[in-house]
Amino acid sequence: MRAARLEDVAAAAGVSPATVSRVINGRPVVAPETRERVLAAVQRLNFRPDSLARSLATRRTGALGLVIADITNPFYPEVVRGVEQTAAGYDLSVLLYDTAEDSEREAQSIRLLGERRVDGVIVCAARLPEARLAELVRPDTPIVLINRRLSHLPVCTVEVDQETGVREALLHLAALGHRRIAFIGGPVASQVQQRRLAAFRRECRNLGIFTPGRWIVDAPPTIIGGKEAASALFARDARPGAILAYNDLIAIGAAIAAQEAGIAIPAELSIIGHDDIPLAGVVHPALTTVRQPMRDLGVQAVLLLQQCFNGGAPARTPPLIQLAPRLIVRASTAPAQAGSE
Amino acid sequence: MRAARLEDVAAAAGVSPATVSRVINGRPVVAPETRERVLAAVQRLNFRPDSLARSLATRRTGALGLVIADITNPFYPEVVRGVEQTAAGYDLSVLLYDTAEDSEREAQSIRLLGERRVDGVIVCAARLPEARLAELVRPDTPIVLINRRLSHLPVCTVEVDQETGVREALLHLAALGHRRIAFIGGPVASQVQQRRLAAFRRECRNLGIFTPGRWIVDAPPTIIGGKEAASALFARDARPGAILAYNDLIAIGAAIAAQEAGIAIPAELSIIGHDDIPLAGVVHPALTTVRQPMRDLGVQAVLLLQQCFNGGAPARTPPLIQLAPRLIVRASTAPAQAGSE
DNA sequence: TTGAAAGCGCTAACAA
DNA sequence: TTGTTAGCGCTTTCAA
Repeated sequence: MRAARLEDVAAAAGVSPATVSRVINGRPVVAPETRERVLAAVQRLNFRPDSLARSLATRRTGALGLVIADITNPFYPEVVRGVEQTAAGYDLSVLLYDTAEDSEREAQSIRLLGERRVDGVIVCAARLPEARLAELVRPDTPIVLINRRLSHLPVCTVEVDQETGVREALLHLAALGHRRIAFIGGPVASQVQQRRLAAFRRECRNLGIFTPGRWIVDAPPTIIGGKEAASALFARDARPGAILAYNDLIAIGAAIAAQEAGIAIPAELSIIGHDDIPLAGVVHPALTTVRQPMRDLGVQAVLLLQQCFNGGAPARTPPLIQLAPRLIVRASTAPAQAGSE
Repeated sequence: MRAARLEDVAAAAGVSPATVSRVINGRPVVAPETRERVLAAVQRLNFRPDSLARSLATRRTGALGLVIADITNPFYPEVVRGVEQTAAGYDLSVLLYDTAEDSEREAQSIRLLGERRVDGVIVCAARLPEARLAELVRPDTPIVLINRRLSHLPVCTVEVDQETGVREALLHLAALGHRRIAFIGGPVASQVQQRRLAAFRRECRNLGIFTPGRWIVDAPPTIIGGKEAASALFARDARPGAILAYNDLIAIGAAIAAQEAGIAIPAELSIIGHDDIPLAGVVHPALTTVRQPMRDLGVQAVLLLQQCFNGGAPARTPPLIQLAPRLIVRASTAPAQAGSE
């Protein structure tokens, strides 16, 4: 038996399709008695409106596209959770595209999303080239970027104030007496990376800390990446007394490398990460890190999109929401070794 | 300027809408010269077919629903990755619903997904009551369950052979001389939990190992859950020499509890988890665990769905795919303490 | 308060 | 090889 259509309900209730439509959409102009009859028929036939047909008629799909870089990196599930939860509150479903930090998959995602109609798109994938973003969606579909601003297109952004995060991390290290600080960055193309690196350089200068170029490196944002980058760092003659890492995975990798090299943390080496993924509080020693409000990034992105839907058309200068990071001090940082300076 | 429709392209190319449709869908019967003309018009007008209209006409949406229990539990991102990647290969998009292990959100997800048309649904959420699954989708939409069989509805299942996993874990412990083994289970309603627990009991019996009821407990499948359950276990007079945990998060929580109680791992207590989430290899000591082929669960689920699409209608006894787990021995297991028996 | 009818943009018989 | 036409199932004027 095929699924009941609106027309079937109308026939069963002895009214017109238009009236059924009014009832199921909660239009107020229907006579209570008629409404009852329709509702009864809906029940009886187990009628469920076809979202496709509805969308075709209303030009709303009730779906959001969410493009992320790597679902297996614990940063992203938190963002997804924020997006999904908030979207559900507005009766929106989420189409997830995971580019897997891979340009092949990325192109595939873009094509798939581009062919599909969605009410809005949230992009949290640093590698995605700006030119590609335009192809991503129909021109009238609003886009919100997470942790990334765009120079040409007028799109909204939700981001974390990276400069503040880096500054607090460095002030913490400086207060502990550290003056030999290395920076292990992440994906060089990412704006987050660029801002953190620039902030690192600037704040070091402000603090009168000299950082040789060989102490500023970058790595894939994974545990392995951090481990290898840190090993290379330790192999050199002059070893840093502290490391600021692009994310917690790199920081944890660095901690593992230190352990293998017989370097005690935090006694001989302090390490600070970024993100505060759940893992950060669990590893040994627990990681000091610059917490990013990951879930809130997702929440705010949906709220912004929601504004766009409600005619809050992106002005000449579209909204930019900035969230604050917070330094979480745990056990991976300690006073600099006496005489190491 | 509104987006071009198929009709506009037809007019521009001087052909009928049907011909344009044939061209953009790669139907072979179009004259090469006509095709060129149409393609040119498509380019010129920057035409992109409207997926909604197409879906309404073809009754295919090119979308999959994926319901998972908790995206912040590292088990699920791997499943999602497997699903998403494989789906993309078939030009399918993935609608993600995260029930957040919460019945409120679960009901919401079900409603949202139920109103939406998808080509198929994959459910990887143990708590979801069987009765609810029926409401989940239109009756003609194929469903694949991950790690769960159904008694009434004829739905396909992809699962891991839990019995083998538990047996290998216990044989490993037995070979190390352990005879005082506790089991910290997960969500009691989950079939995975039930199967693991039954297997635990059966294998212990086979091995001649007596396990008092107070050594069989359960906990929320989180680090905190494991920590608290283990603490309670340690508070008792007779302490187990080994723990088999429902998942790695619980196992890690138990390890933390042990550490806080001054119990050395693996010297005084061996711990085995389930899953082999990335975290498992990183914590200290690295966790011995029964690896679940998480990504492959997702991959196989999509392949199964794909079969259903191709008329591989679920037979009276719908397909059941079983994947094998594998014991990964790391540093959290060691020979039983002499004299502890 | 309700109904009739014209779409929404595309596909798929069937006919030519 | 191409065109005509009738939907796909719902919404929304407009008129009654």
